[in-house]
Amino acid sequence: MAKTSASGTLTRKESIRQAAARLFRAKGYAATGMRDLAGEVGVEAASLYNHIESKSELLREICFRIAGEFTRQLDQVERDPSLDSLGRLERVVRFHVRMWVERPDEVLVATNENIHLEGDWQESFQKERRVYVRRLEAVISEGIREGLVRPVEPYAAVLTLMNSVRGIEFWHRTDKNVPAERLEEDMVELLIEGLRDKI
Amino acid sequence: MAKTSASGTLTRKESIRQAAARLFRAKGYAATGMRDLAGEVGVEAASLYNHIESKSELLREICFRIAGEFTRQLDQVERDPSLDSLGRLERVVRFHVRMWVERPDEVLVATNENIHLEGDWQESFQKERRVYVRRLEAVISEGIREGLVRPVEPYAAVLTLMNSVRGIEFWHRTDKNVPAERLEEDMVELLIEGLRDKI
DNA sequence: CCCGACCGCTAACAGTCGTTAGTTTATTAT
DNA sequence: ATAATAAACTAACGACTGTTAGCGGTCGGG
Repeated sequence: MAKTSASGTLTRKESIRQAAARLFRAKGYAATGMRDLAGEVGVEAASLYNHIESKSELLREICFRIAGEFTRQLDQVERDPSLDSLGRLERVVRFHVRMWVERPDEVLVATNENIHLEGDWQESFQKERRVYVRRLEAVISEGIREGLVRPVEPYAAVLTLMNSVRGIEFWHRTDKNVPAERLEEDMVELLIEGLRDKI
Repeated sequence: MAKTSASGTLTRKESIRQAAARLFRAKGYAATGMRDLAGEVGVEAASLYNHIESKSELLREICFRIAGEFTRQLDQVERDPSLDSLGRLERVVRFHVRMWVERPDEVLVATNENIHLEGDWQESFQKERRVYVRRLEAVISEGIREGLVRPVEPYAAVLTLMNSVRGIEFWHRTDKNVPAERLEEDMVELLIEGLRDKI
């Protein structure tokens, strides 16, 4: 049988990962049973083990794949010489919004369920997150030095930036009246220009 | 024995609730066992049932107590005639920051673990949240009409306001270098005035 | 045409879950 | 001091957990 099945269809393992992300998001990692997951895939629980090693492997793969994508994107933005620090921050915010809009299952699992990673994996995940935060702090500090960014505690600004987009979770659950593009534009505008209307 | 034990000490039930909030936050509701909780309280698991009805009752009480406090505070802010809409929003943001700073366990459980509320309780919790969002949207719409608030989609603004403070969770976990007051001032300033430094 | 790999199945494991029953200890009021 | 009550304990329940063993069928490649 073809291993990686080109064109459209996914590997069996990849479709299991997707179902896992959906369930981990909806019910939480600990409350999701292998029998639930199997049902979603259309198979018996034991059959999953022909494709995966364990439940925790699924969580690990979801978390680290997402972490890697955020890190890689920050690499790009940091290197781009056409951007000033405020432009870099805007790009980062837009990337966060798009990830939350387009891939809510994986992003939410990586954000909320990483506490269930086992021992060393949890440590290394949180370390990767801390490094990401530090790098963003550096961008903000540079912006402050240049007079482009309001002089606030960089750490406070990073926390605000990274978390403000988490509301998109609720947008997915209820109101899609507001289109994704409007959401992105408004969130970027709010974070960069603020709530107050400057005449 | 005194039922409500005045002065300083807590009811047994209240101390169980506190331990539950701490554990539910740290390990998640589903991954927290009654034996874990009992150990934290210093008692056998079965003994807990002399004070509580069930595990789910604990979650319910934590979630609805917090929801009630947010709702009550919004009542107050809405009624205060000395505030314009931007002032109301500032007060709301400050309240959110303080709740996340001072009572992280309960607030985080109410925010993250409410999906484990049973049936009707979950519905009514999420309904209360939606009502809260609508009322905040109304404040923002009014601010836009008056020209005080930047004309954005009110829903997008509410999501941003309510979620930006969630970063405080990580502040608790790692860096207390930045003092709480600075965190509050900077988050308020960022949300109201924006990242961009206006000369 | 058959071999082996892939992948589904059933059955079962050891452990943990929330919770109940029944009993004993500690504390308080009379 | 004694009766009453609150709250701890031990033991156990049935259900459910992630995972393994082993069997059977269904393919593509030789």
